[in-house]
Amino acid sequence: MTPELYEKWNNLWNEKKLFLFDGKDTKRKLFVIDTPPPFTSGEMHIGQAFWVCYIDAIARYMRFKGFSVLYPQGWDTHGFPIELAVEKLHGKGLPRQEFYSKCEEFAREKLDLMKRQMLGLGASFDPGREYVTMTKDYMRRVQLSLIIMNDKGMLYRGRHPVEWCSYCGTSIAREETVEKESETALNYIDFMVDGKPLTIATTRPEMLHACVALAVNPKDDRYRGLIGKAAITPIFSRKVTVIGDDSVEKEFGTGAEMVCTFGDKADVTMAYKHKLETIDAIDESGKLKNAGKFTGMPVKDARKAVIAELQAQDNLKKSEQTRHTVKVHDRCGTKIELLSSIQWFIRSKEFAGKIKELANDISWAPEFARQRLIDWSDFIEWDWNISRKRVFGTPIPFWYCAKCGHVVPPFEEDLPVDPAVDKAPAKSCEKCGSHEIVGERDTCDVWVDSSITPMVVAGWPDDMELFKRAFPATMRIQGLDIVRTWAFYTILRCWALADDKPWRQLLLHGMILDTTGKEMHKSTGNGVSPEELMTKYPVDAIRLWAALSGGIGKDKPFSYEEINFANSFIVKLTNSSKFVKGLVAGKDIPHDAPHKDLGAFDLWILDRLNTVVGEVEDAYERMNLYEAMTKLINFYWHEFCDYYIENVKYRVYSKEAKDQAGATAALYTLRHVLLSCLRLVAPVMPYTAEEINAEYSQVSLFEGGLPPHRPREPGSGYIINGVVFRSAVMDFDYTKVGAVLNDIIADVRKAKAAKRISLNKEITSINIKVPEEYYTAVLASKDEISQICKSGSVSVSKDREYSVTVDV
RNA sequence: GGGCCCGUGGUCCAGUGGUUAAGACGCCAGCUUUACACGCUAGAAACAGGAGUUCGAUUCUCCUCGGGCCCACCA
Repeated sequence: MTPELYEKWNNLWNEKKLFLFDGKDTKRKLFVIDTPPPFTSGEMHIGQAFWVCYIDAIARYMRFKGFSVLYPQGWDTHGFPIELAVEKLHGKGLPRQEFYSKCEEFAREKLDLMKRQMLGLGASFDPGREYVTMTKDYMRRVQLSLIIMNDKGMLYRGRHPVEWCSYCGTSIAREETVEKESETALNYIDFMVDGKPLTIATTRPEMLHACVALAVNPKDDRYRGLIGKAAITPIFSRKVTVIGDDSVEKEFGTGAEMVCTFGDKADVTMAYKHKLETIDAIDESGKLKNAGKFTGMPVKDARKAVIAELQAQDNLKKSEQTRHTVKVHDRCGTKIELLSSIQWFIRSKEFAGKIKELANDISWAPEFARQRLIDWSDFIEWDWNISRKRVFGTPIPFWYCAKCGHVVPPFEEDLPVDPAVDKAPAKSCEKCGSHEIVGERDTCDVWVDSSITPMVVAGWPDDMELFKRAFPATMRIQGLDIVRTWAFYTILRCWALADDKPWRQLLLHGMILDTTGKEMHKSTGNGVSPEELMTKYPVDAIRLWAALSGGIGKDKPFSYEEINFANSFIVKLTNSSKFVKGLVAGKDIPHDAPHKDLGAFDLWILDRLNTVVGEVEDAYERMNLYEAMTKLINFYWHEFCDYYIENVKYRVYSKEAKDQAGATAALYTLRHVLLSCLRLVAPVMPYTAEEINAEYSQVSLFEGGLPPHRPREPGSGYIINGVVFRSAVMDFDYTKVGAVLNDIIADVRKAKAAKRISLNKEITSINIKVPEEYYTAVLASKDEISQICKSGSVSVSKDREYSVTVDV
């Protein structure tokens, strides 16, 4: 299919406004889809191509079913990676406004690129329903959502240890960290307890100044007696207490450790648990604080200096190399420090129960994904830190009193605001009267932006009429890998704002891995780019590949063999349709089935079609595109093409007048099966289906619906070649008769193959023995068998065992 | 250490308390058959291992082994 054809059908669909959502249409039932807004930092990747194809097929199917489908597409534009990219392009140090504009420009450029690529895959989202997180309109909604949450007391500003990246100069959330293994020294240091030395082991001697306790395991006989006693820190000579804590492992180091604020998270936990005092150890630029003569030293330098000092004082017993993992910032690779600072938080820990409740009210596919969210909810330790010391983000829309910390929200009509530059909405603090009202300079974590998408797509807060109908969304599709972030935060925020679950159904997809089953990474260069696939394969082949990529929620290696297979089905469909078209062209074929002229094979394939329509629809209903397409392909290729078409060729080629009724019946059936199958594949392969359909109809496939599926009526009797059968008498139906007849033909083919003669070759006779119940039906189809198998004579007799013999 | 998922022909991937365990890629043997050799016909080839529940297990339970993901810890 040429690019012009894609253009042609896209234009037609656009002209007819087939994919636009009409919010005023209250007659049809709504189907609302919440799709992931891709992060606009580069090209579309294969995983995105996968879900775009997948969800688009579902959207098209639902339109077929008569739903009014609200299928928008958004773009997640804010974020640190774009700031990094812009810094790379334009250097550091641009003024805030200019820097923001450059980021905007960059994001817009990538957004346009990705949108082109998505549309290139045939995505049928409604362009009028697009949202972009960096627009004023979107930020207004985000800010409003925060004001509401603040009013509800779900937002607070507080001092709290946060994971901090000193390179980026910002706090980050737990999910922005990755683990990295590295080599470091484990140092054995002496503390004095009761005038005797107690050796502890630490990898962070530079934290010594913030040491607030020593900890040992209370079950450790060596140290049990020391619990509660005072210890003196070396260098700083601070008096600290020895505490007992189960988290201390007897086997590690010496079995004794120092507790600092905040060396690592275990320290924080212990500090809370044992109500220890805290000492700010490190400042925001990664330099030591409150550390006497070491104050102001970067961590690395301080480590050396402290070690040197300990050595000088003969307090360093030994130092051994060890491997350990540290948390680093996923964007820049800098080691994360914990430090206490003033941040904005959304209360989440206390709502874990509510989130679990909502999660149980949502249907999850696959079901096991629900457990991931529940596990995560159970593990929340801290509230959600939403402030980022970045520029390219939605400003946190608050001012606060520098004296008492009272939060001053903006007026709703002023949104969006940027408190970093805008004038405060109040001159003085209503709580303490202070005139020092300060605008917040921090921006929001990007998940704050994206955690209200189901509300935004439903029109919140402007079109509340629509919102009432379109929220909760019918479904969201998203990656299994971001359940604990996007899904979690969306459930939390939508519940806080709208008091409901965000969607009725969640469809979680896995990752597309490389051909060897490993994750695709830019650094390893094992990626497969959709752009490249699109130059090699028709769009429909990529879409069919996505549909055939196995069960939902499973990771799947990418495979060229599979996309080749998808492509070969498109070729098969195209070729077979050409064949049918060539036969029916210029013929007068009835619109309705010519019942009295239908032969056993016609009835068989029509019966099978009826069954397959039901099965495929059922699979679509369950969003199981794999099953839908597998069933359809097997039917179309191996039953319709390989058997039916071959079986009726002799009829449609016949020039004799007496055969014309049978020929017409066959042509009717050929056309009917083809056109029905087109409707079944159209959601997945819209271009191919539309192109073929256009040869028969002026009306777009997407203006119509699915082919009708009629439940079979038992006991109504059957007519084959003028012979009437009743199912009450014989336990069979068209499908069973067809299967027997096809078996006979297959056996003749086998016999020919065994004798190494061409299938086309005339043979003398076929002798068929069939059990009683099939005798009449087979006998009635004698002539057809003879013609199809090119046999001089066919004899049919009853026997207990079925058998076919052939005389050449 | 905790949790979750998965082990089906050489490869990928369906499926089921009773099936001749589907299909695709690959392989082997044939076939110019008036749509298609990106085709057609035929063929070889699989339920990780063990125990249990059951009349019957590939399917349910447990264990072992193997693979993956997530979380926690790593002073």
